Amino acid sequence: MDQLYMEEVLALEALEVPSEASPRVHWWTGPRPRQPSRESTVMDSALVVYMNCLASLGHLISLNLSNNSLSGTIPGSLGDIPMLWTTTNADPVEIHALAVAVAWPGLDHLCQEHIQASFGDIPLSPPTSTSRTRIVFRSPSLVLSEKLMELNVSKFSMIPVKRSYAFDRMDVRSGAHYYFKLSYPFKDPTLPGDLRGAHFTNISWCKVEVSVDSPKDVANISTLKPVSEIPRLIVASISLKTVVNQKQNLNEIVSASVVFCEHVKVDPPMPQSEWNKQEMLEHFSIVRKLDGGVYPMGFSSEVSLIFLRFLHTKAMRLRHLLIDVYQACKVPSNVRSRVGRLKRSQMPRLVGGGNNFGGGAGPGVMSCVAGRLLCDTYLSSRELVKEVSYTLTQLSKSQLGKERKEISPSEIPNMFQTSSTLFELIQSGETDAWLSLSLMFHLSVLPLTRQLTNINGNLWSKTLQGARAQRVQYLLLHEFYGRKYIVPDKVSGSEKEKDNETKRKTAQQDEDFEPDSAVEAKNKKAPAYTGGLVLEPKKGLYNNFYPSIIQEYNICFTTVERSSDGSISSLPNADAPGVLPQVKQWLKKTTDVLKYQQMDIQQQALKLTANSMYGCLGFPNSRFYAKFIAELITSQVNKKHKLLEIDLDGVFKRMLLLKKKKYACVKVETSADGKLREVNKFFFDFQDVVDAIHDKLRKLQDDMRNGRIDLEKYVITKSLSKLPEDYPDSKNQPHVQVALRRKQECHKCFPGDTIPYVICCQEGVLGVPLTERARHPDKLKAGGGGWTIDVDYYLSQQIHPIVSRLCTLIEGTDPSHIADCLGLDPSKFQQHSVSTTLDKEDALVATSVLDDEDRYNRCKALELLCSSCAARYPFPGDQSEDENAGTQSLLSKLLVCPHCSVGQSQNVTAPKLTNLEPLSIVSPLVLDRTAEFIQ
DNA sequence: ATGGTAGGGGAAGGAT
DNA sequence: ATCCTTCCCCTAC
Repeated sequence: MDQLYMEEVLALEALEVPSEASPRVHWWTGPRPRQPSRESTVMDSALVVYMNCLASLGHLISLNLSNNSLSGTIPGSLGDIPMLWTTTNADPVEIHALAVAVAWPGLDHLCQEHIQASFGDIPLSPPTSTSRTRIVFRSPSLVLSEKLMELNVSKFSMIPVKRSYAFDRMDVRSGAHYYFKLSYPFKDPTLPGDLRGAHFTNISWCKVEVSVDSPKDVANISTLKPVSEIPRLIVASISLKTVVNQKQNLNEIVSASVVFCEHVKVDPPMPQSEWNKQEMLEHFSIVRKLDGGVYPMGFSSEVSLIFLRFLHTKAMRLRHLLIDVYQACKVPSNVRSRVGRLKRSQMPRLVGGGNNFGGGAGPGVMSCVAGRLLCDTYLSSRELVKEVSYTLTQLSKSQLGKERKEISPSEIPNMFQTSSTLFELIQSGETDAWLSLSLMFHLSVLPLTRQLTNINGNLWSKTLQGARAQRVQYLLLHEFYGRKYIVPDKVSGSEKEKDNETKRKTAQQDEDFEPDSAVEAKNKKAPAYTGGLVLEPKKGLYNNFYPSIIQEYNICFTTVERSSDGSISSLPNADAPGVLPQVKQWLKKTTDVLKYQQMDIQQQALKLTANSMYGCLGFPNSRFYAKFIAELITSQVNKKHKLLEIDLDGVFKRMLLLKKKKYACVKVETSADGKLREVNKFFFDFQDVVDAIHDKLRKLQDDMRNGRIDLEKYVITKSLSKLPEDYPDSKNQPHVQVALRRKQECHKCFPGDTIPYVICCQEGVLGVPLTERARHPDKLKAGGGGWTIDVDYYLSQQIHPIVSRLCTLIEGTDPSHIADCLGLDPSKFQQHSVSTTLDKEDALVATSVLDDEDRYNRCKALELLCSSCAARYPFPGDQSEDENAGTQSLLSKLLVCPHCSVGQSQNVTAPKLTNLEPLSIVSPLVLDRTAEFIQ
């Protein structure tokens, strides 16, 4: 059985070597290598160190040390300069720059400069046209050899290679240069990080984790053994039920249900009809007694039946997994080493993966399932679909169209009382496992993550865990490695901190230190760079609106020059085709349905990758952190903003723009049959829509007051960004209050969870703050204890403001009218419509709805009269991009007369600027334009 | 520990 | 009472 087990694992792991287009190896480049730990079983790995040869000649010398005499060239700005070298067998090497003097008399100086640049402090005797220039130096390789000997490195190899560099270390030159690639056994001591000699610096570490001689030896599995099909997987979906042990305040598992499915195809995706069949699925559950309890009457026979099925199942292998899961929660010391498949002396810490978003499995749990893929459908769903809440109940409903019956955790102990309720509990467990499994198939999690893994060249299990920054990191590592670049070092967390600390210290000494560390810790850290500018929309209703498409720039580490002074870099002009368009091409060409599905998955995977690429450039913990590129991207987009109207996915038939990032639209999509269909329809027909709106609102009010509206419709959801206890001002947050109350009732709450609540009131009780009137919908379902839905709150706070905003542009209605329809006091909503005439009111609304350009385009430009030379000149307007400049200094800068260059006195300026606005409001032209907008 | 910033909107609480 | 700032969440890109 062990063998079978291993084969399965091998098949799984073989899959992790990306196939098809680009065979890749997993070069794990870790932190500075340490001594191998005792538990490590690294056998034949090597350290590879790139030494930055300050002399590009170095490699030639090291290659030809055995020769006595040879020729070479020094690359120079006027072409390569030939040199004649003679060497003796012993170091130091002598170089005679004979040919230089002979062939290019007069260029000695140039040559000398070059040599000095290359060799630094090497003493040069002044060249003359007759005598030979004699350079004596010790080759970097020999110096390095000595250092290695000192460090007791037993054996090593050193090969000169050409590598490029394009990252953030300023002491490593950009572009292609020669380096020594030094390899030595892993068991030997680590080279000091600051190792350097006269002609070299230590620049990069890699640890090779694979025990092969060269990554080039690793081939695509299909080239070794032709496989017609990707191996099939066995998928086990597990659902656990837990109770809270009050004494120890721990969750204890009381039952586990498993649904498993053999022969799962990864690619192409499997439709439900293919996997949801008797011969594909097996299921079983195990249940234990509660502490101090017994099984209910009549249950033991059922239990043994279930166990019989369990034991007779073909897939005994699953038992291991099950033991893992069980042990993962409650571990007697004698079975520790059976947890997972790694030999270990200590129980791993089985904490969740941090407090973020339900976390998923932490490192301890992952080590228990090492070698198996762990697909957390919660995490997958978070990544792949947009939902308001990611509970299994919600996902089942929205994604699968299945209702899931929830069992409150407090009920679980009671369900052990009778055999029928206990059976119900078990059934619910198996249903949950099945739902999870369905979800995995429905979202094509396996095909999609496999594609992502192939694209990025990381480990499949990591893809399943999320780790989006790591995916981008691996993608870039492979790309740059393939192009013979030296990749940036991986800096461990502690090293980074140390780095930051020293930086902070020096910053404190040098300049007036900003206490930004304290600010950073407290607030959500301030943005590190300026993002994209969002333009004010031209508000109104648009028909047949076609968005322009965002322009793509060819921006890359390799094409963008680093700027040392922190200014924005300039745009590249080289071009290399992007990956995404290429795949879209493939997709277009593919007609065959099956192939289309596969390509569609691949396309989705590429989209996911492309979307997160930009984000990772601005992520300080990313190995490829490149603020200067992220900045460049946003700055360029801002500069060209005149060309960008809006960036939306899709074509819109009709669209209502209200504010920045606030719009409603009728979106048109091409469906599979090639026809256009409308989705996300918002109805804005202005002809007779006003009455319809009013009628609808009146009916809505009636329904609400008479309890004809589903409780579901009142539910407000908000998610937790941290643990409910961690909120400093929890009393101000309704959802936090609800979460805290729920937690007392044994419900689990984690950051990222969505908390649903409704706003309630008590008969005759007024003045209770909003936050204390929030209740979980389940509470109301269960009776509510005198609390009922606060209909007035929903009418006045949730419906009225929103409807009023949407109707700003619709003639024939206004906030007070809407309030009337909702049964609210219209006078309370009239403040905004107090005005003398209807026309003026409209003008006010309409003007505020236009952007500056339209608003003022019929106004005469402001003319200024120079108080010094009496010349008239137009007010230049604010063209400054520096928003930090104070208004005063800005104005004085702008108000300099072009004729005599004398600044105007400041007290003239303010009233003239504010005069602009009233002028524009009374302009009849603006009114006309407004009318056009509405029609 | 493990993409980003810009922006809207709700609610509370302090300053005026 | 009425701003204004602050925090939080959510969403668009």
